[in-house]
Amino acid sequence: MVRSARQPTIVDVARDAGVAISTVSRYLNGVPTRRANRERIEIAIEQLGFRRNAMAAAMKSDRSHMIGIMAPVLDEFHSAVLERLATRLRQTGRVLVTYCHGGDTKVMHEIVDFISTQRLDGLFIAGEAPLRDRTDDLIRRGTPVIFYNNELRGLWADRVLVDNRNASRRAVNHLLDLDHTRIAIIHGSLDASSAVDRLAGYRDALEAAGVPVTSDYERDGRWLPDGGYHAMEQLMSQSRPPTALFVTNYRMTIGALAWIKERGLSVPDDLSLICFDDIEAFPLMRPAITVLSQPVEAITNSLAEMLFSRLGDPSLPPRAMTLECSLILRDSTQKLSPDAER
Amino acid sequence: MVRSARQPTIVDVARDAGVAISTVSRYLNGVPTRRANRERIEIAIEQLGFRRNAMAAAMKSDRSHMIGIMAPVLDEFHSAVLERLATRLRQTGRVLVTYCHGGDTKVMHEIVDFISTQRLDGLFIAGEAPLRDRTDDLIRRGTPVIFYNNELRGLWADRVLVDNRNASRRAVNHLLDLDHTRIAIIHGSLDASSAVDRLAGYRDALEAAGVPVTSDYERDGRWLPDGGYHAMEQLMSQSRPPTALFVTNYRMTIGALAWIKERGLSVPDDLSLICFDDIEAFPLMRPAITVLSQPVEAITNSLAEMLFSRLGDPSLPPRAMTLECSLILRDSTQKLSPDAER
DNA sequence: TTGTAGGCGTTATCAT
DNA sequence: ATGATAACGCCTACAA
Repeated sequence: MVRSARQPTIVDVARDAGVAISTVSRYLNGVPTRRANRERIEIAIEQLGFRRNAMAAAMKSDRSHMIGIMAPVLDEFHSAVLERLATRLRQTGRVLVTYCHGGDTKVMHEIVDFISTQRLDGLFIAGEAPLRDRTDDLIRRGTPVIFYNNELRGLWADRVLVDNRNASRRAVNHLLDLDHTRIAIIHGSLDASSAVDRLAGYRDALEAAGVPVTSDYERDGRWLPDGGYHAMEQLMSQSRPPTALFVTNYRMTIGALAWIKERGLSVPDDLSLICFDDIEAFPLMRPAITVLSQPVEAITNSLAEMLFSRLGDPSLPPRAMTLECSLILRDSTQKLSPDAER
Repeated sequence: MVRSARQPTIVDVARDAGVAISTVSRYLNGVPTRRANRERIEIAIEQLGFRRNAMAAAMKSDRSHMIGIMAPVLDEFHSAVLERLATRLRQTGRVLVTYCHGGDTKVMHEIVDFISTQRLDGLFIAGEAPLRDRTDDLIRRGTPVIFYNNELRGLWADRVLVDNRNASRRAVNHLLDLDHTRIAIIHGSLDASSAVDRLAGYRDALEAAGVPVTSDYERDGRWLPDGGYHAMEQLMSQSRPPTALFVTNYRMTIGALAWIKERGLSVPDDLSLICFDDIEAFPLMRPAITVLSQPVEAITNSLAEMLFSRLGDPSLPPRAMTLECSLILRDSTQKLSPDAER
């Protein structure tokens, strides 16, 4: 099973079919062709087992039909986006190339360098602060870049985001409605706009309700399970621990739940919990977790549409699309019991 | 921000640096170059913002440095594999292209056709029965294909698998050790070797223990949450429902748990549960779910190594690598209570 | 070590 | 609608 000597080319097809190379090329690209020729070409292709070489076509036409996506990790959110994008793009004859940087700045830079070598037709990026400069370079070179999840403020580029601030406000308002006032937040790394916005929404809600905002109730969980776990430890060891908790992604929630389980705390009796992102397992937990769910489907569709329209007209001014999250009430939040120390 | 007129090429660099094109090419490929030339080339590259065009290089050298991966969906398992592979491949200057078929035969075929156009250097495939013929064609064309997750029996190709049969045997033995005899299985679609093997391991264990194997306790959940849910419904509505349950992937487990939650059944009091695949949330459920965990890291490493060695020597005979799963005991299984109807 | 020239498989531009 | 032919950007003999 040795690599076959050479794959048949369009030249072989032309010769076999007794037509010109350009006729074959046109046939392959769907340009109308005289019927007799078309049939002979089809036979030749079939016999030779010819498959057009996408790379040669790409080189000539300066369109690789490859789209990249760059994410820190493939967690449930990013892989859901990835799966849908891959499917959608394939339907348009494009291919999705995946890059993961694991949050490492050096790797991010390497990847951008790598990418500019690749001549992708477009790129989706989950925005990360260290990406600002390099990305700018990519864009200037002419690669359409579309950001999602986080925006790089001030960067003149397309983006699809959720209204993190408003969603967080709603989550915290829900807790306030249940009479909680000692509400803590475990937020992500503040170099991400989504972390900043979610924190801002949390503060908005407290301020609007006249509840004092204090750093005692704000902890950075760096988006990671481990960070969520440690944040819990610190939050709950205070003299006046929170009675309610807002965790701004699902991975930190995993960590927080691990801590809760370890200490035998009861949710929602001891602590009301609400978190950002919904995953399949959350409705099945005891208690089922109340969440802010991101509209993954809509995000993906918007990303795809935005890409297509930019591919169609590169001179379009950058557009921002903002989508709303939905608050899904389940069993992890409850009214503050009246006898709780206020 | 219009697409720049033209990207600088190796020719521009050569002109600017005052050296020959081939000198630049050699420099780019790490061939020793006279120092003075090297410096001038570096300056020219810097000034022009030159980036070598990977596609032109690929076409010339007949190596695209692109590796594909084809999976039905990006669930926790496949996306974990994907993430690690993408990282590992990037370290060797390669790129990972993702294809998802959602289990649709027609789409699978389209993708294989699509792929043979792409001139990938290699391809990882989560084996699926309908892929047999088309894949064979790809392999014969010279694309190294490495299967994982499911094997296509009789296909002469590399593969990395886990010992599904043995793992399942251990899971069921664990239940038998706890005195269960009415042990049910929810298995995946039997056109997948992993489903067949897991079912076989289940039967092995029962037979070895002298427990009768009955189709009353075997249900097909088609790998899906929904399938798990309905399988539960059927299994538990029997006159002698099982006292223990083995679910052969995590998605069907999700469905089974949904049914359990809905009916207010208690695990492990009413039903012991063990399942294939571990996910972040399982240790946090109440009860924490006992699982067979797949060695994702080892699987990925093996896939990568197998690819590299095949790239190095295409004439190598196909190899199969089989890895063991680990049984992680948590709280979802317990000894059958003596008063339970036997 | 360096330069020259031909070719990889396609598309695009011309006439025809 | 078709055919001949010049690119596309890079690599690689081969000769210097």
